[in-house]
Amino acid sequence: MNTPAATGKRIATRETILDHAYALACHGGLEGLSIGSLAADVGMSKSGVFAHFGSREELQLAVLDAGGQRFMATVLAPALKRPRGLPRLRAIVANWFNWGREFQSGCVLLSSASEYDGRRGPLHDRVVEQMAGWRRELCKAIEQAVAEGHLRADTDAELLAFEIYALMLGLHHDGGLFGFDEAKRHAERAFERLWRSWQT
Amino acid sequence: MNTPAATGKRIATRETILDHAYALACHGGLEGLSIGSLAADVGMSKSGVFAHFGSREELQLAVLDAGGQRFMATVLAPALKRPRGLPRLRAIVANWFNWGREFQSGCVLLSSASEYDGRRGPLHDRVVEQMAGWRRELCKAIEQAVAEGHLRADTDAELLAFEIYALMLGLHHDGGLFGFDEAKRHAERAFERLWRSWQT
DNA sequence: GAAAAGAACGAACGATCGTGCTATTCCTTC
DNA sequence: GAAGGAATAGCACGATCGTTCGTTCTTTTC
Repeated sequence: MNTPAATGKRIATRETILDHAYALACHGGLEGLSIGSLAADVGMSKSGVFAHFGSREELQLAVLDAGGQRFMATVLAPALKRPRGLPRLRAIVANWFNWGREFQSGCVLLSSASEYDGRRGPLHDRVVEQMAGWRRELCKAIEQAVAEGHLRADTDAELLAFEIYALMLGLHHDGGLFGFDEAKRHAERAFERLWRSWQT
Repeated sequence: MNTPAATGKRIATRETILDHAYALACHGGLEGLSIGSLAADVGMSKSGVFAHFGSREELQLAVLDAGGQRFMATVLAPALKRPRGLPRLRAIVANWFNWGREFQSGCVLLSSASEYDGRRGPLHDRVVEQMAGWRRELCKAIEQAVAEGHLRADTDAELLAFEIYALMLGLHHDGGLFGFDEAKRHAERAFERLWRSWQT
């Protein structure tokens, strides 16, 4: 093996640490994540945790990646089993709703977007990269729906993607502040109106 | 006077401090605001700044209030001079756009919404209070537009307020990550579609 | 079983955090 | 100009921050 340290142990504990780090970051954001509290949460020493990442920033990047991975696995992957077009698009949104309910206390990806949108550095770049990637996936699903004839031929994919994203932001925002159920009701009705406005 | 300390000096420096604190919080959020860096920014000692508020939390609350006040003065107040109904509603949105451009680096009110939506305490309560208040103002303007006959009689004010708010969230989000101009183009077109969908 | 490698610990570093205290400076009022 | 009170500075505190370093414990390899 070219990676002699791939005994599994290191990777396993790293995964455990990331699990806890992800959960903590859901509440306090990536900026609120401290190595000390993380170590206490995992049940390890600060230096033990630290050694796995080399720096706090590297830890934050790892958490960000883990978040993106989970998001894709939860929201996008199951939807790819649905037929292309509007069904898949609706499945994406439905999964996204569930993602929102599960992480009512806060989504790392969204909170990091507002944490790093005004700064520079690796974290900012990673966030932008991630968000742009997700937006591209959304656009792709939309364009397929147009190709399938489910949406109007003159549909502006980027614009619809923006509108979808905005509604999800509204869901998270209102869900966190005013309660998820009421927010969900609003968002669901808004989505129905949105589909109708773009449908053939 | 029942407030003997109303010489003006205290109030003036407090206002100066709040100016700087507000600017700092726009970048780093309310959680990232520290008394030490704030004091250095203002050109005062830590204890000098501290004495004006008594605690960090009190300072954060003051910044939050200042933000809300400025938002209302920038976005709502000028729009109240426009005739009720759709013109006023559009003016609100237009002013909101300008608010977004001015604070491209981040809006205290929005960032604090995602910072405190999952926690408890006075800051959370204040944020919810503020957001609920603004939503109520939005609803009022919408209901007036319905009463004026500018919007459909069966308009759901809360739902439309949610949709408006979501689009503004999208504008801030995309503006911060991908550049304000492109985000503005998307948001403007989305708003036109939104007005049309509710118009009589 | 000895030796080498890997993983986690424990203590300490300098810095910064929020928050008290006690001086000192500034301003107002007589 | 003196007196008194308000406003700010200075200093110190305990805690926590990210990080470094040397040691110890565990696992693999021969």
